[in-house]
Amino acid sequence: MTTTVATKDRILRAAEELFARRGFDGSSLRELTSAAGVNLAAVSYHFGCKEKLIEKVLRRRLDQLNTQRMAALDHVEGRPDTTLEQVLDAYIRPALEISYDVGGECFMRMLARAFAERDERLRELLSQNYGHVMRRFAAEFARLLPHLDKVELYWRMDLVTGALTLAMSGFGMIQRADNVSEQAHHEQTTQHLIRFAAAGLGQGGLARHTRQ
Amino acid sequence: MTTTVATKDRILRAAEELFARRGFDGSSLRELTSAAGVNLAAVSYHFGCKEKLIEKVLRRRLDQLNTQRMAALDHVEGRPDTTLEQVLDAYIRPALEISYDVGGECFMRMLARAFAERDERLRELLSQNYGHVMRRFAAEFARLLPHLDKVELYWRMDLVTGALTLAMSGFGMIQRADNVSEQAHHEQTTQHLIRFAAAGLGQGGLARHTRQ
DNA sequence: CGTATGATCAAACGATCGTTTAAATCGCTA
DNA sequence: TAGCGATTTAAACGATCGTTTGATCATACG
Repeated sequence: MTTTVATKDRILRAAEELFARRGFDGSSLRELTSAAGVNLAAVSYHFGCKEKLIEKVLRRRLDQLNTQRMAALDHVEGRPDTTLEQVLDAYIRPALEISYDVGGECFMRMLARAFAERDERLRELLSQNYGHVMRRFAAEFARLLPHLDKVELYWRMDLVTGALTLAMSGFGMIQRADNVSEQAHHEQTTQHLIRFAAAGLGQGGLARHTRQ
Repeated sequence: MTTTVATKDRILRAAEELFARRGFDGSSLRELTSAAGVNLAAVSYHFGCKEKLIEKVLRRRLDQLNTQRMAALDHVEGRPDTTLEQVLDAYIRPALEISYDVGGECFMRMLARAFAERDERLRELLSQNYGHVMRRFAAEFARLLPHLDKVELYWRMDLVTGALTLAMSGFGMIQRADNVSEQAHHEQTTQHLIRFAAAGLGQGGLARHTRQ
């Protein structure tokens, strides 16, 4: 039993890393199982087939991401004094935390790649399982940005999400300076992203501005 | 001779479409040549190998994109009355025009994928074709946004580029209403993107604002 | 201890991959 | 029209792919 969990987990970890580096089609089960230190047949045995493994890898992190986003949104949703930056914080911070997690940047690269490839597996998985989260955020953004019509809002959310996903996949250049702690750098990055997203989302309107 | 050109062009066209839909690794030469209506061996004969074909497909559009961006930048670069929106126009409009071209959206999807790509060869191709153009734009942005330090500027340019690339790859793109012409819709989209980019790039500073 | 059960293993399966080969065919000039 | 280089073709190559198989190992229970 404990052996089973160890094998499955080693496969998932190696898959996350390899999929991010080579893509789904570019990763062979032989290279994957070799990196994980397990037998080739272990993937079929524990996950059924390669396609099911891909889904499992995606779903594991997406569940974590959406759970944390919903929890964060719970604290600000519908309140009269909620600011745009607070909602964006609930949207961005959980994603950034995942990207800082072990293997998390691999997942974010995988996600960015799947976005760019318009991967059908991901699109279906996203819309089927996580659509309600995006709708909650959209409703909250709409409440705070009443001057935007629905189409305009959704469009800007797509732009913001695309920018953030690519940013968190690590293609960006920003690096932590030696004189700031890792913790402080994470917080700086979060604030950078929030301000960027707030500017892009709310631009053109009379949106209330934050004090920072 | 004319037969050669026709065959090579049919391969390039089919490749652009298939690569965008299935990815590089997910596209087989058999499916590709079948869609192009040419013999399987034609790829090896005209391009050498699959990798060379990929490079050719990328390079064809990148040359066009960068030529047009440079030409547009020539008209505003270094002038005392240049606005941020004008520079962004030179940056965004050529890309949008390509995305509206036949097969252009496919190329943009390939480009978006290349952003998330870890493959060093693809990244080198991009930096070779993009590098000097991006530096020219960066210098011009820096001139118009003197309150931003270099790191901050590059960071925001990455975010903007990521958002635009994904947007132009058609992921969740805004739809044209029935009562506006295609031409007008393109212009509206261009202005939307420029305003979004300007807000993200210049936010937080005392950047001069456009008259709309 | 004997044996069921789940997990791992080496080996092989058929399918498909990118690439190569050599013959057939085309377009053109002498 | 004969000849020749350029192009296209069908067929095959070896390699690698995802998946399956049946034997072997480990462990828990009567």
